Amino acid sequence: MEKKKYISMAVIKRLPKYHRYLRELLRNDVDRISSKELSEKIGFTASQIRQDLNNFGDFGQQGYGYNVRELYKQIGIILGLTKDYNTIIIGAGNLGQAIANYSYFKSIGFKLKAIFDRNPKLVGLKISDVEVKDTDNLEEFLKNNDIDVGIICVPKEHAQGISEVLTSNGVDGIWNFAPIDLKVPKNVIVENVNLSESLLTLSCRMNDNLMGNRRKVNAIDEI
Amino acid sequence: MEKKKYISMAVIKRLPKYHRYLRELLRNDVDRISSKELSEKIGFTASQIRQDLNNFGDFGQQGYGYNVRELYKQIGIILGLTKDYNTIIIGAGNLGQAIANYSYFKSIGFKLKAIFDRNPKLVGLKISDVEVKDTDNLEEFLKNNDIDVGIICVPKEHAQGISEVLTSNGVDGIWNFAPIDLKVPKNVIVENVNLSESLLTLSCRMNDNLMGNRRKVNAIDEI
DNA sequence: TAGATTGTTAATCGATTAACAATC
DNA sequence: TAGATTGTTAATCGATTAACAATC
Repeated sequence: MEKKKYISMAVIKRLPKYHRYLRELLRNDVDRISSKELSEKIGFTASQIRQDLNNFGDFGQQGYGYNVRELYKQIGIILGLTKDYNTIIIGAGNLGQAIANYSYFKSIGFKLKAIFDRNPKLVGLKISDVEVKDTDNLEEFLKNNDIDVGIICVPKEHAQGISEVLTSNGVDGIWNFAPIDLKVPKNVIVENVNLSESLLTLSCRMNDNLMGNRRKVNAIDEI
Repeated sequence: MEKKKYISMAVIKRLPKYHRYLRELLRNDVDRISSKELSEKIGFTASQIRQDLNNFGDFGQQGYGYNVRELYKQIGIILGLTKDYNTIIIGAGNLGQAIANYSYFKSIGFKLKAIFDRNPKLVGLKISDVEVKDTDNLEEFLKNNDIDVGIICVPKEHAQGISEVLTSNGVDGIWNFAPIDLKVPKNVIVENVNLSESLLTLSCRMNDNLMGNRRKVNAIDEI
């Protein structure tokens, strides 16, 4: 007999937040927490917290709550933090450099193996101890190294092409910063960070708010 | 008589994508499009597209479809692109600089008025034609200038403090890159770009996928 | 034991999809 | 007019919340 549970994207998207709040609790030497207390901190309902955590097994104990250290560890495992990912960045512009220097990213197991750029002025530079290579050598590099994740920081015109080079050479995760919807084989995971969309959302919500009705729009004016 | 419609966050989050695909169509001189054709490009169902667009008024025409130029313009208005926002960046590290140099951001009406940083080595530098000022002068600057939006690119320890200075001096939109949930007055709109959460989501989804079951988890092993 | 709090089922809410009459 | 396609209502699906028996 076999029991499988589908984990919905809604739940997956909440896990990093649980992880962050639990780390905070650990840092403050909190040993245990109830769904109710966690609810007050994190802003999800206690009911939702119990539902979410129950997707993964029984972490809690009736009458007691959850053991913070244990729960933090388990969510870390679910998030894949026990694994390392060999990672490269393609595009060494401002954003690529910012990400290369972003230390959290290394701390959770993303090992930066190389950075690529087309610009001859950047090739040869060291960013965060990693040398910038010419994008012409990307395919060869992928064939000789076991790379798991590619971070796409190139202009949108080149993003689809780069993603094809990546996915046809064994990369199965893409962190995509180009404002475009990549077409990839279905076994490849793409996580988008779309700054344009985020900014437009801010603009829309501010506007909406300024109309005096948060999330409300006058479809027809008062007669 | 008055008719009001609440626009759900689910709809708002899709609007930037409509905007992007419509711009693409315009660039390719497409005059009109049906919900069915748009569905094939954008990946939402035709039914959802019609539902979404209908929140804002009747843009379509039976038997014809939607006028691309008109629809693009209207969605631009809903997204607030007809307005300008006086904007400042706080934190001139890698990320702050990347954003300052991000031209799209200017093109949709976010006017960069100043950049602030605590680091004396950065103060006085020009980034994207805008001078970096000392964060000590932030409050005074806000009192003398009508700033709508603050972009927070400081380390998470300082983010809440900065957000309080911003919101108590008239800023009503925050684009927050610090990996923390800001507490703000309820009339203030916060749009988060949480790179840590995005990366953990990637890691989680890859892991999930690697178990052979996309979005499926073995809760109990086969007996 | 009594009190607390989970795990889990049932109820509710909201978002997506289907269907089709209205109409261009 | 006939064909196409919207606008909109109804049906379905999925996610969130409520409730409470199980149990630590």
